[in-house]
Amino acid sequence: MERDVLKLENQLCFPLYAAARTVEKRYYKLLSEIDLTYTQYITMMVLWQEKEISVKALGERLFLDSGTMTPVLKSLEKKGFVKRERSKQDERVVMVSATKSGEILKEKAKDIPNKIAACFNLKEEEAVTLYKLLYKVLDK
Amino acid sequence: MERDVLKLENQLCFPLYAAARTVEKRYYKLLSEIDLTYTQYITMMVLWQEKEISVKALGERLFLDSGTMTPVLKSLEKKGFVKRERSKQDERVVMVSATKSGEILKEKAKDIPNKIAACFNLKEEEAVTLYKLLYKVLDK
DNA sequence: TTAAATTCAATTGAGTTCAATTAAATTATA
DNA sequence: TATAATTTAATTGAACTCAATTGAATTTAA
Repeated sequence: MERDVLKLENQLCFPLYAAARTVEKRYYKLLSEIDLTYTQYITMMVLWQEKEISVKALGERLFLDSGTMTPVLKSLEKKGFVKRERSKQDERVVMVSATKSGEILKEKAKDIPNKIAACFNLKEEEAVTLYKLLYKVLDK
Repeated sequence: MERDVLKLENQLCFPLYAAARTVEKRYYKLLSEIDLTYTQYITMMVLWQEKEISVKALGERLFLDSGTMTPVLKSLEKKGFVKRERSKQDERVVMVSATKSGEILKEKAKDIPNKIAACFNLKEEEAVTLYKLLYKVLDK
């Protein structure tokens, strides 16, 4: 008697998919206070680390392709948080960086990670385990 | 000296978000062979279990709201896999069920879960741990 | 040096997702 | 019973996401 593999409850993909969206929704309220969506937020996080980065490298960091990055970056540019500039050395490349206003945003964002931690409902040790397993899935 | 909390690498949300999309992408090829998207696939999984279910109950099972469910169900209906029918007892309620063609699809789909397991790159024990932690996040 | 291949960003089209609202029906209350 | 509150699905509008394609530029190879 084999168990039914085509059952939502027997699939690992489903809680992964559902948890990702659920957590993103929990972010929503906090992020709307600083006028960012989740995708814009993780984009800014990279730009707070890197002085300047190409669209391609940014997409690789975020596991997103140009069809996603381009509109996100244009939207951030419109809000004044980001500067986009075509590279002089290689005109195919567009370099992205945070503006002054984008840097100031980092200050406003600095409490968000701690507030979010509460949304996970995990002990520190469990969070570490989850973190490692997720990166293992990503590494493939 | 506090570590920088606003770093992608220090966030649990990010690998969760990235892994979910990555796994969904790995499904893509397999699912396209049976003409389903991922969302349509998990919808069908519920309908393969339940004879009949309301849109609301379906959405609750999948953690999706009616704004998502309605177009997904209409698309499945168009493909002939699903029947939508307003309840006689309460006209606010729409009941959904798999058609004959939708049932046949289950046969074609039965190999997918095993093929997908390989995409996770986790040992059985790790997969179980991940599964439990994700449901803990979902429970909130 | 020309032609082919590659790289990169942008665009397009289809689908997903959610918050907020609307419309219709039922249920509860005065 | 009439009114208000609730429930439910659908709609709307904005944003995200990806596969596939396009167009421009650079790099490689003949």
